[in-house]
Amino acid sequence: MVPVTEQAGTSDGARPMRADARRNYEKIVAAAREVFAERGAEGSLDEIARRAGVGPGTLYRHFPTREDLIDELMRDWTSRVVADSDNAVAAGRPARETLVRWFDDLVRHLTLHRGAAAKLSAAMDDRSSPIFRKCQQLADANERVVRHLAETGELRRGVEPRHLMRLVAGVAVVADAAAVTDEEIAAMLGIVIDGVVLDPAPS
Amino acid sequence: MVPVTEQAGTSDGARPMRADARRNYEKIVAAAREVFAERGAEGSLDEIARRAGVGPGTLYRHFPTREDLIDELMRDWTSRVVADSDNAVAAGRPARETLVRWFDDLVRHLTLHRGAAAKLSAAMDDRSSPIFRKCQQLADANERVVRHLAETGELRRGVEPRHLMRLVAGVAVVADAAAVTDEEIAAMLGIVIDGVVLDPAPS
DNA sequence: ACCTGAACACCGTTCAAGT
DNA sequence: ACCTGAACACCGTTCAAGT
Repeated sequence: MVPVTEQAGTSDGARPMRADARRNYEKIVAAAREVFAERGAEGSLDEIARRAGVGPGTLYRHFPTREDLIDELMRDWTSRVVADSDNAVAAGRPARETLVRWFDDLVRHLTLHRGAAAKLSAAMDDRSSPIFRKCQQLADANERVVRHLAETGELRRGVEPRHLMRLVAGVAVVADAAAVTDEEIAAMLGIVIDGVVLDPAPS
Repeated sequence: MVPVTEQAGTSDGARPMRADARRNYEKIVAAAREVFAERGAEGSLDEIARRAGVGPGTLYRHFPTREDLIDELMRDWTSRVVADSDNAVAAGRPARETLVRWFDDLVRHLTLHRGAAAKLSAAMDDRSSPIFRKCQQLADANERVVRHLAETGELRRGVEPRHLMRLVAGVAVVADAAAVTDEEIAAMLGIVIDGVVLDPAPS
């Protein structure tokens, strides 16, 4: 099955862009990476166009909505996260250990840009969002990990992968606040893990 | 102990406002209630001033920041939530049942206005925020409930009230998405509760 | 002491005019 | 086919002028 629907990237199935368009496209993406890194996922689009050295109209031509731009920036790490989930399953570690690593991975990626977790979390329920597909990929990756662990009988019955995904997204959103430390994030995820793993907690 | 620091309300310790100022103040609050109910906590301040029939400067005179306005709107229910926490402790129910009620209360209030949970969650770490005090009140209420249950020995050791507060705030933030049902919220809170309560879950 | 409303800066979005 | 940049609407914020 060939992914015909993916488009607008740099080298996949779509009809190639004109040279100048392609150059602008890449300058916009680079500028967006900068601005989002500095200001978060709500950074000014004007500022991005300015730094890319293009008119605002050019940005809109390539990325009709802010989400389309975020979607492009998510490309890199979405596939990385999916790969991580495969490894998590393949490693065959105990449920608790597997979840600690997997959730930590997930939160780390979701908090790469401030505000991104909130956007992702909202798009999970919005089929019309340009990043819905990416959300699905993440949710699917999570579902594979959780279902795998459920099959080994190490999880409580009735645990829905979807609820775990949302919970972890919630942790990522509150983790966006500057004052939340890695230890606190780990502690919060620990509570969630204790809530779904069957074996009694070490402490 | 008299709460001397509370101000800007309608009838407490502060020097009374001039009649016209007072009228405007109340018109602004009423308009804000409307707009926030319709558009969430990021609703337009211009729109609020317009509906209140005052100039934008008047709104700024009474509420220098958006948070100050939110703070005023939170007045009602903050005290209600605190009272709920007192009842939760006094009722002396089993830990699981107590937490189910308490967390449900908390999330229900935090999601009253869209976007409010996110603001609250951010302000928890920001002493300079006008709503920091209210956040503290909520966090304190939660701490009383959790500490009480911890003393009865029904909770796992090492559970920090602060982490639970953040987790519940996270649930509230993701619950802001329209598509999240009450059942899903209950399920997510259920996982968190399973993560902190000692007795084996019914299922 | 309080209010008004004009003014400014900034942003998202559109579109006619260009090449 | 693609780009530019002016134009518009909207918003938050400030402040001089009024009463």
